[in-house]
Amino acid sequence: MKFIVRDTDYAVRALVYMAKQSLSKNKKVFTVDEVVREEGLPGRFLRKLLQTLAKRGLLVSNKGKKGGFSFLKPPASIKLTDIMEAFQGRVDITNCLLKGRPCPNKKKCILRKTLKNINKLIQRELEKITVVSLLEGR
Amino acid sequence: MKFIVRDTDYAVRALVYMAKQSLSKNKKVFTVDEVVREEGLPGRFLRKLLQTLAKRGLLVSNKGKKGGFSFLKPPASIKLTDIMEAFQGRVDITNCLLKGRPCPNKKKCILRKTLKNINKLIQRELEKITVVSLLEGR
DNA sequence: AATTAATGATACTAAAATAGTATTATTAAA
DNA sequence: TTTAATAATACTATTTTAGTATCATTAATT
Ligand code: FES
Ligand code: FES
Repeated sequence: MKFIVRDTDYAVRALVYMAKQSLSKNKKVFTVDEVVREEGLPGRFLRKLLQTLAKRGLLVSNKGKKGGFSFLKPPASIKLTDIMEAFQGRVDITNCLLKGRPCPNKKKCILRKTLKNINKLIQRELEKITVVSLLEGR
Repeated sequence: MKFIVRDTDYAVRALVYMAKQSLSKNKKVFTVDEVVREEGLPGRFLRKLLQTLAKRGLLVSNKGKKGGFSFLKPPASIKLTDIMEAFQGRVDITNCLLKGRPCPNKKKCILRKTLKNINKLIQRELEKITVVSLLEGR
C-alpha cells in the first residue's frame, strides 16, 4: 500500500537534512549538489522536487553563483501534510469508486462512511508531524 | 491515494451481487457470465478474480455444465479485509522506507509510530465490514 | 564583459505496476 | 458426444512512476 510516494520521501530527507544543518550550524542556503552529496539522492530529480517546494511556498530559491534553496517557512512549521500535498495531493483514502461507477449502495455505504472517518483521523495525526519533529522524534 | 485496488473493487461488486441474490432468492450458484451481465465487469478478468477467491477459501468453484461459483464462507462472515488481503496483501500503510534505506531517525521516528497506530485502527475498522454489511449498509 | 555556478522549465525515456486478453486444458451435465 | 462451465498460465497493452536530458535564465566572480 503506497501511502507515501518516493517524491515525498526524497523531499522529506532533503528538508530534514536542511533543517538539521540550519538548526545546528545556522546554515541558510543549500545547493542541490550539497544535499545530493549528503543524502545520496538522484540530483536532477531532487532539483525538480525542490523546485516544486519552492513553488508551493515552503522554500525560496536563488539562482546564480552562491544561489540555492533556503527555507521560506521555518522547518518547525512545515507539516508532513504540506509536503505530501505538494507531491501526492491531499491525503485521501476515500476514493472507493473506480472508473466512475458508483458503489452498489452509495448513500448508506458503510465503507464510504468508515473511510471518511479514518481519513479525518489520518489527517489530524499527520498534521502533527513537522520537519523538525521528524528530526527530533517528537 | 489508491487504497482499494481495482481487483478488490470488482471482487466486492461480484460478491455483493451474489450475496444479494443468495439472501433474497436463495440462489446458490453463479456463473461468471451471469455476474458479468449484471455488473458489467470484464469477464475473463473477473473469472481470474473469482478463481483467486476460491483458492483463498471464500468461494467454491464447480466445473462443467451447471457449474459456477458459490459461497463457501457465508457472506456475512466474509470481511472486507479478507478480500483486500487476497488481492493487495494486508492493510499496511507503515512502509515509510523506500528503496531499503532507513529513515533519518528510525528508532525514535515519530512518523513510524504514527503510521503504526493509524494502521491498527484502519485494520480494526475494516474488519467490521463484511459483504453483507456492504449490501445492507450496517 | 566573460566565465562560472547555480536554478527554471520542459521534454523525453526507462522501468515497473496495473489491467486486461488469449489460449489451451479440464470437468461434468445433458 | 456435445456443450457449458472453470483452471492454469502466458501474453499484451496501458498507465504510472521514476528518473534523465537539454536548454534557458540568473547572479556572483574575475
Ligand atoms: S464503496 Fe464507495 S460509496 Fe460504497
Ligand atoms: S520515516 Fe519510516 S522509520 Fe522514519
